[in-house]
Amino acid sequence: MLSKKTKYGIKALTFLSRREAHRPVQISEISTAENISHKFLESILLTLKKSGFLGSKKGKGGGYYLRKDPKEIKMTEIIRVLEGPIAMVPCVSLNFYEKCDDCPDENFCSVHKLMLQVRDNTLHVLRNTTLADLS
Amino acid sequence: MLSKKTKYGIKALTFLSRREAHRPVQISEISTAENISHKFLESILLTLKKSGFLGSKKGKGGGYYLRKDPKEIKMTEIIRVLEGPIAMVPCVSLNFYEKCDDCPDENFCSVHKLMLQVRDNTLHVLRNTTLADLS
DNA sequence: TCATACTCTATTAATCCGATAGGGTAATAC
DNA sequence: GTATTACCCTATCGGATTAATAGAGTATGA
Repeated sequence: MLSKKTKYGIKALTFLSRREAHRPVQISEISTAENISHKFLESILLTLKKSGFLGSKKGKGGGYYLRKDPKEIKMTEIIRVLEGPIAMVPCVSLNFYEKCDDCPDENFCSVHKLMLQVRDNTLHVLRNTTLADLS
Repeated sequence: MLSKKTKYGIKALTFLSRREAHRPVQISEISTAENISHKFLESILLTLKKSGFLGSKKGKGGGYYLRKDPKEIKMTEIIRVLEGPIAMVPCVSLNFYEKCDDCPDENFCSVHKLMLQVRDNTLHVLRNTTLADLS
């Protein structure tokens, strides 16, 4: 299940991508338009800023703006920052790999085999979809 | 993230599918072989029984056994029973649909658009994989 | 210099997950 | 029959995570 954090993050990024580039948009405007708690969105945008997707400008007339071309932002990047692993099981995760406690050998694990396929298909979608495709 | 319930359930079903059909296997044997808590597995097998995947036999020499041919059991069915929705967002779920609180119109929601594609790809895998494929 | 808006830390309520405990009941072998 | 085996059911619990809130601090620009 996708967390609201990720959900809101994608919505906010989409919102920004429809705006004039590098023109700051206030948190309040986004939170009102997309029905997101102001404070919660605040923390999400902060994360996205630290990850390099967004820039910010303080003071009057300030706000957040996209730092990259929406065409250059793959959904995999966004989701990994906000949600964490894309795989449904740590043992098939590319960026967040972890061995299972049970399971002596992954090569003979039915769950591993299945989730590997699911991951590949999900990755295929997320890698080939950019923020621009969702606008 | 896949719950342990589902993970264990799939492992147990795979274990049973490798055994002679209709020959009861004790919970203890499965839990030992697959490193699963006995009691927890018990509740999972009970669910699978109520859903029609498994049959059980009480008393000495009893246990659980598969009621269907592994080739006839699609992964979608198993996961829907143990995990619930396959979709990552309720608004794109086929069997567990729910409207989002925010989001006035799904057709203009970027998250909806993206997760619809993810769901389609995931479903494709899970529908075309049977228990027999994982044995 | 004041208002604005970002930045950061801490706390909270609610929910879910994995696991455990213990007793009850039905069926089978002997 | 009766003891054993193993299914069946309910209740509970700690811990983790999530979504949200509160409040104070800081930088910026008009």
